[in-house]
Amino acid sequence: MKIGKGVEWGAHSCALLALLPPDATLSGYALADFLGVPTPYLAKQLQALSRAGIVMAKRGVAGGYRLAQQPEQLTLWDITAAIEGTTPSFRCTEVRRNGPCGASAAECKKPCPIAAAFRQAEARYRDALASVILTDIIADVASEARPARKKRITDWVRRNAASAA
Amino acid sequence: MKIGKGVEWGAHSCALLALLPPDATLSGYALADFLGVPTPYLAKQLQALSRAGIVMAKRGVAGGYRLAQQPEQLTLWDITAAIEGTTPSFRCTEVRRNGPCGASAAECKKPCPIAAAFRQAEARYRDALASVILTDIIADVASEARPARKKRITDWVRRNAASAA
DNA sequence: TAATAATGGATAAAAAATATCCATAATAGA
DNA sequence: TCTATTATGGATATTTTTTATCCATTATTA
Repeated sequence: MKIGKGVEWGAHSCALLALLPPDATLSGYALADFLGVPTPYLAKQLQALSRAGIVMAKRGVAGGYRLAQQPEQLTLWDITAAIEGTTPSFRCTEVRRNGPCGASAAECKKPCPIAAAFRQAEARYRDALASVILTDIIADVASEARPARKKRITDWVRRNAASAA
Repeated sequence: MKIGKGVEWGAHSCALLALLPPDATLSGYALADFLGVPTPYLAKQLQALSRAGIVMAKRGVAGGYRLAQQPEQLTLWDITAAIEGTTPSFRCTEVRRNGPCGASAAECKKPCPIAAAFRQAEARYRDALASVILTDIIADVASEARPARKKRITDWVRRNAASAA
């Protein structure tokens, strides 16, 4: 069971975008530079966030990305779902239909108990991620406990953000 | 996020082995036949279960596999962990160390809040699977509600099991 | 000794994740 | 209107993981 690194990048991107002044944007290049990850591949993840309505993309000169939602509304599950998709991790191949004692279709009306258990487990996983809002994440970075780092970041954002007319 | 099909096969294998009379075994070939899956690849999954102490393997004539634990003691998490391993699905690459505002080692003493959230979520996932015992799974197959199927299966097991001397 | 059955290692094929590139479309400013 | 800029979507390449097979070895029983 593995989660692609796009999710990590997407979460960090959203955390950074949350620090932007209203109506300002950061370009895909600037985000990739800040995170230290390959630009074109991060662009793919940002596209997914854009399609999901998590970030707003603006093309052209002084374009870029900004959050499309309030940080209190945006959960870690939203970001994960947008980038990883929502297909269940456990893929039931209906093994019980196979072999010399294979069950008939009628005998398989109820879902396989193994698949049902995994569905439950994934629901708990999803619930846990959905209980984490972006604010919880940026609290760490923007915390007053680390004023030096906070200043470095907000300064960088100010220098690299593009402002709408 | 994906789970290999070995987990599904392993769970079904354990469920079937739970129906064996005491001290009887089923060979890898018989199990693969029953489940309708490729024998050599299932063998790999059974090896993992054997190494984890979930099933007992006996070589040689009249050898095969049987459960090494009581069905009430064995959880779906045990089987999943044995076959998929226990490496976390979210791999934190410490993105915060990167880029023009990369954090120093000292600033990263606390785990990244994103990674921490995923660790929590995985713990909930694990808890959910650990709350399902093998008995819950075989209840479906062996249920009195499906006497015809139950008889087919127990008859097949009787025909294909090898008994210890 | 012969037959049987799991083990571990090596290897191969298929699928998915990771990563890049480019042509196109949209936007702002000159 | 022209140009520079920036995101988009598609195509493609590379690497890693998953899936699968095979074989020589070891253990066991009759």
